[in-house]
This record gives sequence, structure tokens and C-alpha cells, in this order.
Amino acid sequence: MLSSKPAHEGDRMRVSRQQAAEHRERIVAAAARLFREKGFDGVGVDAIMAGAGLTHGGFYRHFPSKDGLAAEAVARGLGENAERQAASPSLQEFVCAYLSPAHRDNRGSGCMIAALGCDMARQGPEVQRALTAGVRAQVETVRRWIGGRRAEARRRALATVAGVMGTLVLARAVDDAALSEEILAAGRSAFGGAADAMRRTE
Amino acid sequence: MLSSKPAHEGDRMRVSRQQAAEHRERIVAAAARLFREKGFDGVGVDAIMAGAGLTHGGFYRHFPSKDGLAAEAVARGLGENAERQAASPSLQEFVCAYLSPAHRDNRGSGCMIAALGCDMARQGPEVQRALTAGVRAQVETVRRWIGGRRAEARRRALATVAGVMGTLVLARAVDDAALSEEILAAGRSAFGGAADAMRRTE
DNA sequence: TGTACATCAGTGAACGCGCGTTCACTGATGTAC
DNA sequence: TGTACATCAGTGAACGCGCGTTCACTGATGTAC
Repeated sequence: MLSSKPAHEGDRMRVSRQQAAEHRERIVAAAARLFREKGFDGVGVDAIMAGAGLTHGGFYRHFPSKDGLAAEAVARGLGENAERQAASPSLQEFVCAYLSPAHRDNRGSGCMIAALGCDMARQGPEVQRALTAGVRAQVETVRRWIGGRRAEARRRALATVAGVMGTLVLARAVDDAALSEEILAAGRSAFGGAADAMRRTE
Repeated sequence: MLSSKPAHEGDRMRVSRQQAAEHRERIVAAAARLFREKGFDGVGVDAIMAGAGLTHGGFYRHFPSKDGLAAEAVARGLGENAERQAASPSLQEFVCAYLSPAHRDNRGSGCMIAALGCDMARQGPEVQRALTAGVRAQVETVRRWIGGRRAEARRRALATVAGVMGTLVLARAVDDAALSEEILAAGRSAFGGAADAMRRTE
């Protein structure tokens, strides 16, 4: 899938350091994808390195341990989450893309929290710190989309972020295609317009 | 924690078969608890058998493999979910219990889907079949609590089940105690009264 | 600018531990007479 | 009911594979002169 030949070779000297930096980048990218697809324990260092077009021996020139890589991979995946949000013009469109069959069927390039959320609490503190920052950022974006009174909007934003994530997890876990579609549709309906839905001042 | 001494010894003969059945039961219970606490890959057969007060060698007199046990453990955990629902008089009280700090802090005895939902899709077909049945049952109970037009109530029930699950996952994954409380509170507010909240006919 | 040396990313073999699984054995259960 | 035999749940040692990690080595990068 990934070519093992570097595609640059330019920029005068110190090509190797630059290449090493690109390799490191490719390792993190491969890990972010593979962890989401198969879970932290479902992929080995050898598979990650192969995914980056390298052999396993060189891994420890870049990372202190598999756990160390995991923290970076999670941070990277959460960054992708933020980019997808930034690319969405409205909550409605974001939720429709998030709760789409395409997203459900592509764990490897999808939401990091939906793919690994259940396992995050069992990971090291670095992973949890990265996750918390990612959640805060995502909630803040949704809060701005929702608008209105700040405290109320934030409450709705928290429920929306959690709600779409849970919906995706459920749609992926279920055995039956029709039920899965129904779950996604229900989520889009409930969370797609949190601004006017969930009207409840308590 | 669990005494290794059997606490029965009665009922005429064939005590051993009965004891074996109890042992099997204890193994499934220990697995259901430990899997939820540490994940499918986080506990070994030896730890499960120790949790049941036995040694690992006898495991394969009861189950064909660790995966075979996983399917039964998941089914058992989902059954506990159903029991907790049955013990709740209303959606409001169920959601308050589900999104309580106590539930968040006790993975081992809590919701099976929140604890392992992300990993379910990677498990065998038996696990997924059990999960799907469990989800259907849970959704149906919530639908009855919500009441009203059937299609609309079902849509809200699906979103509620997914929503509270996602909320719990998020509250557990996050690093910051205050944020975790805030997430739980937002979930209780959004999903606690799905009958009057999420008012949205599409 | 050219040459000799040092650095270090990457390789592939090897290590060692953990864990799922197997197995010979034990001794109480359960059965045949 | 009592006795001899068969069954089988449980034990603990052992096996073997996978995987995280280490290491000696290579050869190009990068540097000192």
C-alpha cells in the first residue's frame, strides 16, 4: 500500500535526517490507522513498521516504547478529528458526515474516540491527557456551532459529542445491517440539529 | 476475594456435577467482570480462573477456547444490563443511575457495552450476535418508557441508548475529574427525560 | 573543494517473557453388579 | 446395601508461538580539517 521508496531526495544535504523525520511521521500515521482498525493490542510493532514501509528493528530509534508511540498516535488521530470539524460548515453537516455509513465502515481513518474510547481509560497518562485536550477542543467547536447561552450551549455540546460517538460505536458493534442503519438515522435525527432539538432548560 | 471453598455440599449425590456447574458459573462471572475492567486482551485465562478460585489447567473442561468464554461473558453482562433496566421504574431514574459517578467508577460491574463496545466489532460472530440481541432488548425497554408514537419513540430510544453509552465512555476516558462530572451532568440533562427532550419531528 | 572520520537510521537475527493451550496424573464422584 | 471399577473435574508442569525489546552490524549521511 505505502511505497517504501522515499519521494523527496531534495533539499541539499542532511537528506537522511529529513528522511528520518518523514519515516517517523509515517510510523505515527500507520499506527494511528492500525490502532483504530484493530485496537492497541491488535497490532504489533512489526505490523506498524511494515505499514510505514520499514522493518521492526529501527522502531526504537524513534520511540521509547510501543506505549510512547500510542500517545502520539492518539494525539494525531484527535488532530484529524479537529480537522474534520474545521472542514464542516455547520453542526448539521458535521453530524451527517460523522454518522454516515462511510464513517462507520472506515474505522482506520475515522474518529479516534469512537474507535478506541473504551480502551483509552486503560492506557497511560499521556494518552489520557491527549484525549482530554481533544475532547475539550471538539466540545468547544460544537458549542460555537450551537450558539446561544454559553452554559446551556456547552451542556448541549457535551451531550452531542458524547451522543454521536456512542451512536457510531453502537452502529459498528451491531450485527444487523438494517439495525445499524436505523441507529445512524436515529442519531442524525437526534443530534443533527442540537440547536433546536433537546429543547430543555431544566 | 472469592473463597475457593464451595458453599453447598448438599443435595444427595452427584455433588461434583453440581459443583462443576457452579464452577463454570463462577468462571463466566469472573470473566464478565475482568473483561469489563481490563478488556478482552487485558486478562489471561489464568487470571480468570484465579478469579473463580480455580487453577488455569481446568479451563478447557468447560470452554473450547478463550473466545468461546468471551461470548458467554458478554451475553452474561448484557443480561445484567437488562436486569438493571428491569429494576428501574422510569427512564429518568435509569439514566440517573447509568450516568452516576458510581457507575463510571465501577467498570467491572457496569454496562457491558460501555466497557467493551469499541472492541465488540473485532470479536467473533457469537459475541456480536449476543450484543445485537442485548441492544435490541435495551432499546425496546427504553422505547416503552418513552411511549407515544411507536416509530418516533423507537428513534428516540435508539439515540438515548447510544447517547448514555457514549456519555459514560467519555466520562471514563477523560483525565479531569471536573470535566468528567460535567459530562455526566450534561448527559443526565439531555437524555434523562427523552420523552419531553429531543422534541423534533423531523 | 576534497578527504578521512564519526554518527546514526535502518536491518535482521536473537532474546525472553507472557499467554493460550495441552497433557499426564490424581482422587473423589458416580455407576455397575 | 456394599464393593470394584470407570469417569472426569481439577491440578500443575510443560509446550510453543507471538510480540516487545535488544543488539551487532552496515552503509550512507554529515562533519572536521
